[in-house]
Amino acid sequence: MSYDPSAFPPFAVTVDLVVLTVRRHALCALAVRRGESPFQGRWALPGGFVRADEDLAQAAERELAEETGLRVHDPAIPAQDHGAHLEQLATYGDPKRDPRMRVVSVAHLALAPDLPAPRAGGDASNARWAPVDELLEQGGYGRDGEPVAPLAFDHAQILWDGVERARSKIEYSSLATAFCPPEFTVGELRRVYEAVWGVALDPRNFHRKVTGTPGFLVPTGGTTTRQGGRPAQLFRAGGATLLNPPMLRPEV
Amino acid sequence: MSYDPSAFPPFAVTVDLVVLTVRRHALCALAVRRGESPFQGRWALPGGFVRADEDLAQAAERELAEETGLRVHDPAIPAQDHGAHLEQLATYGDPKRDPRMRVVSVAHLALAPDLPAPRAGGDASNARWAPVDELLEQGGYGRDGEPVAPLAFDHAQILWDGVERARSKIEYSSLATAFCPPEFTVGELRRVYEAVWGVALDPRNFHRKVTGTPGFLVPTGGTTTRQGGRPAQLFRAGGATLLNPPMLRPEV
DNA sequence: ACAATAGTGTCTATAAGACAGTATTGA
DNA sequence: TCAATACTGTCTTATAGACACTATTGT
Repeated sequence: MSYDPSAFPPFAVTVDLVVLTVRRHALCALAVRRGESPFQGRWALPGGFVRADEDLAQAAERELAEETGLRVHDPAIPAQDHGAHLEQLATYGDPKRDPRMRVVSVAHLALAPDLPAPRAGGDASNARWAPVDELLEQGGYGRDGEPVAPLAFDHAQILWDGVERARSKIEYSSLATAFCPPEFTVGELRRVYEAVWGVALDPRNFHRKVTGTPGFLVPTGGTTTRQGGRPAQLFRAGGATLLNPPMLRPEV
Repeated sequence: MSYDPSAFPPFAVTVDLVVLTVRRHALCALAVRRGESPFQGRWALPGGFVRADEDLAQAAERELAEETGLRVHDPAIPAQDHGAHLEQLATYGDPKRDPRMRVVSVAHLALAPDLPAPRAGGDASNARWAPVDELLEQGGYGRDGEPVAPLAFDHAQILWDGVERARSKIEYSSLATAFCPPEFTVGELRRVYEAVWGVALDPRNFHRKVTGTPGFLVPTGGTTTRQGGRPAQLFRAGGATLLNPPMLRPEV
């Protein structure tokens, strides 16, 4: 463990982002089309180099803002609207993961409410929300008939790891509310769980669970009828971040 | 997100190791004494540079073997003795975390059974197992009367994160067996949980829980009396890696 | 005998799964 | 009217927590 600063191999360090949202009952991730070689024209996760004077979290926040306009939700500001959740996911450093040079990517996971439309430097055709099932498929055709190619680099692996992280973390935390707008109904929150886990949940038991867990949901007093049917109470996310006992994920 | 390989800031990439074990009913971590500036003479986590042609996991395995002689347990070889568990923990990249240059450290977490004695390049005085409480204390004196200085760099943060990861992971996985020798008793496994969590567990309910979870423990047929009292059955770790329902950690 | 640890059994409280039934809207 | 969603309540089952009791060793 000699620590000689004059003799170390130089690396490039990037941050890549797994930005997840729930649209039309499906778990979707933000993908951008690569304009250059390698993997030119293929879809990839958004990301970029960490700057020389920048912390890893700062770099991830900057990339997230550049790609989506989202600011990161600060838990110290509970009333803040439309903040995304951002956390470090894992680091990928296979020597051959980028054919050009040695790149270590510190992947981050962001959870966002359903957003108007993606923007990638102003060019909408080069960024989209795609169902994660579609992005993780090996070949075939997407819902719009466009042929599906695997994601660039090791981004399929990174996306898979991010999805798994999100799937397990909503079990024991209140993170699922990060997919919801500031005010939401129990039914909307349930549809988030159903989309992320890909299962159907009993609406009555779900209602009992989330309303019975202290600090999870706070009623705002308002109601909404945007789902059709009987008007539903609106809630905000409460202060509790940990769910104990957890929300149980049904067997597959 | 321009991806120009000719213009990226160069980083050094290291792996640092949080190696945990349970000795004398206390959760301990491997610490090495720094021989050079900065933080000369202070305790630090073992680690070193990632080589140019090396994957991150390979680098962590190499460092672990260099510091402890431990090989990583391969789940594909269930009969393998004294294998440690190794997983990536998190990556630390504050621009000022190393005063000499920009270093990004990919921390890894290793869980090991109680080992004979640490070795650091053959020099035993420069490596030791220390209770994590002692390493995380701010000043004061350790159990041997030696004055305690904070760990070098941001290693206190890294150690804390590793301990938290271990504490939560033994709740829902069979990872606690990584702290045990190949054959162990229910009581020994319970003392691992007690040391890692810092709580007392009811021996009877613990026994019911671990023996009643299918695939967690496999009896070997042997018995031992090394704890004193009535001879106890010996077990190996079963194939199950996930504990469902989890082992519940008592409130503090 | 006694201390120490191993192991079994029993009662209770909590919470999840299944599902009946009522309430309030829009079409 | 009916379909759709929201909500309340009830019964059963699984499991954790507390703790009485027996079993088998060393001193």
